[in-house]
Amino acid sequence: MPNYLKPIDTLLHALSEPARRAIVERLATGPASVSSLATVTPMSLPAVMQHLAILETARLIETQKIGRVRTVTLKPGALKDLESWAAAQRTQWERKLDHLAAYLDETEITSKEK
Amino acid sequence: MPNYLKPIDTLLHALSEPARRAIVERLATGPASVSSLATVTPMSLPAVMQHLAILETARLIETQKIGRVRTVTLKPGALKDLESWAAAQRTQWERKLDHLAAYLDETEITSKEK
DNA sequence: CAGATAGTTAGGCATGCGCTTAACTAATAA
DNA sequence: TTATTAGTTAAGCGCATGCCTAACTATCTG
Repeated sequence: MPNYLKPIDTLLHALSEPARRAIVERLATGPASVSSLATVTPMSLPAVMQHLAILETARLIETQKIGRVRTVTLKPGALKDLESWAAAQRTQWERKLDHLAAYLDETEITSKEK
Repeated sequence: MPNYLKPIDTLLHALSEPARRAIVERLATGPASVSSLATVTPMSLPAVMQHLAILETARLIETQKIGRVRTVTLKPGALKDLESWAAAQRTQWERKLDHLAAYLDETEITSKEK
């Protein structure tokens, strides 16, 4: 897990933690303060802050401090990036499958290994 | 990271590791043997096997052993699940944003907190 | 058969990660 | 001003994770 270079690395790392995913799912229903997020999960407030820092570097959230309360907001762009990555892998695979099927249709050979 | 209950947990955990993501991206181009996957990454073969075990429990891959070579295949269904989860969070958020915009249009108030 | 090839299992090491408590700052309320 | 509320920073603990080497099994090849 060291030195994350690409955005998709930080993104997936951020979302791999159940606690952080819970925060994201909560934020999908609307913005929230740091302490209100802490009451949702059975975690101390500093733990929540550490998760927020990771979510922020992954560009999944944005925070803004007004007075003494920091409001956390979801940024849907990162989720879109995740969808794009998954779709890219999947479509590439499915295109491959189509070609393979066409090839097998042509040749009628079922046990063909390179 | 303990006791993963839901599929999305195992899925995101599996994909959070750069090495495993590299394997998935390689498999998107077509099936591969275990040892051929090991030559792609600067890793020992046992390490690759451990990653494959995790990818398999996350239903991201399928393996089949013929003779002494085990062929690893990508299963696009899990990727589809990932897309669905991300899309669900994103659309929920965007729907919320639309409502908020409509509300602000109506009331012309910009600093309104619950 | 002997040797090479492909994979598997076991054990152990080092580092990273999530979490906690404690101490501190800054803003609001009484 | 004092007390409370909201957040921040620092330090440290324990466990999980990723990786390795070594030893072993099973399949092919000459």
